[in-house]
Amino acid sequence: MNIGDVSERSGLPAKTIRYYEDIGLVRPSRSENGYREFGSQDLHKLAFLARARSLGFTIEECRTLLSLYEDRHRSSSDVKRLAKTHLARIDQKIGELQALSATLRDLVTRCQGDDRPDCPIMNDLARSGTA
Amino acid sequence: MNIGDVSERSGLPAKTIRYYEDIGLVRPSRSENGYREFGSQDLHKLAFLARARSLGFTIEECRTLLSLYEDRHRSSSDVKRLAKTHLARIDQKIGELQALSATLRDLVTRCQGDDRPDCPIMNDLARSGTA
DNA sequence: ATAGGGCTTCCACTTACTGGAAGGTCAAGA
DNA sequence: TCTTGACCTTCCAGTAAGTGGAAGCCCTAT
Repeated sequence: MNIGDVSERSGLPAKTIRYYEDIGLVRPSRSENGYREFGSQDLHKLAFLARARSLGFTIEECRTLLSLYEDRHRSSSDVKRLAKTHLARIDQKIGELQALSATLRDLVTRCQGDDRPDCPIMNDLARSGTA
Repeated sequence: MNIGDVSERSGLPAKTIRYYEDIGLVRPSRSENGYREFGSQDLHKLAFLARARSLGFTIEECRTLLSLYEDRHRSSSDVKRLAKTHLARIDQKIGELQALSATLRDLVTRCQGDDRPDCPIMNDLARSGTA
């Protein structure tokens, strides 16, 4: 398969696949004409990566996940630990964003939004104290 | 005030303040020795920026907010629109992360986390279909 | 005089790609 | 056969918003 095929089948842009080769996540062979030649193993790997990335794992985590994936003697505890760490990070981020959202929602609600300059949002931004 | 002073008072790292000067958010004057010289106006701006950034506004949004801040004839509706857009972006992000969190939580719950290789997380990542 | 801390500039690095330029390859149609 | 267009190749640069570090002034206190 050429890069266009695996791109379509994996859902990853060709650019991204080349990038993944650059950083050593996949190692397609080359045809005589210099084109990358992907086997079904490669396609599988790329689909794996696409899914892992869509779940928000970083590239480095994907690298680890891939190596666990290819390790017949892996322990599921290793996989679980990685996923739990990632989950905690996501939940932390959600919490931060929810706090931001609440603050902003309050400010937006209180702002009249008319042609006068007076504005609680500006007042908040300009306040001297910390928060 | 030297950069160290405004750094401490605004809560922004000196490096960040220099960066803000680079991109034209502040324009401190210079002392004879070449040191940046910040006035209280500058400090105020930097505190404003620190607060706006902590609320998650992008640098470009901060630039707009600053210009609105300095515009005596601004309409609060302009400020409100900006904040609403930003809020929508945040809420969208929260939604995405919550979906991720739910999926991951489910997978993590179902994974035994022992020394055997069998693992629902891996199965999910390796599944062929899309989702 | 020298040691320290603060200041300066400049360059590189971060994440995970993405866009674009310049050019080789291949299959199909005129 | 030539050409056109869709592929493919590499390489360079840019994204957001800083951060880290090196090399080298400046200033104050001992």
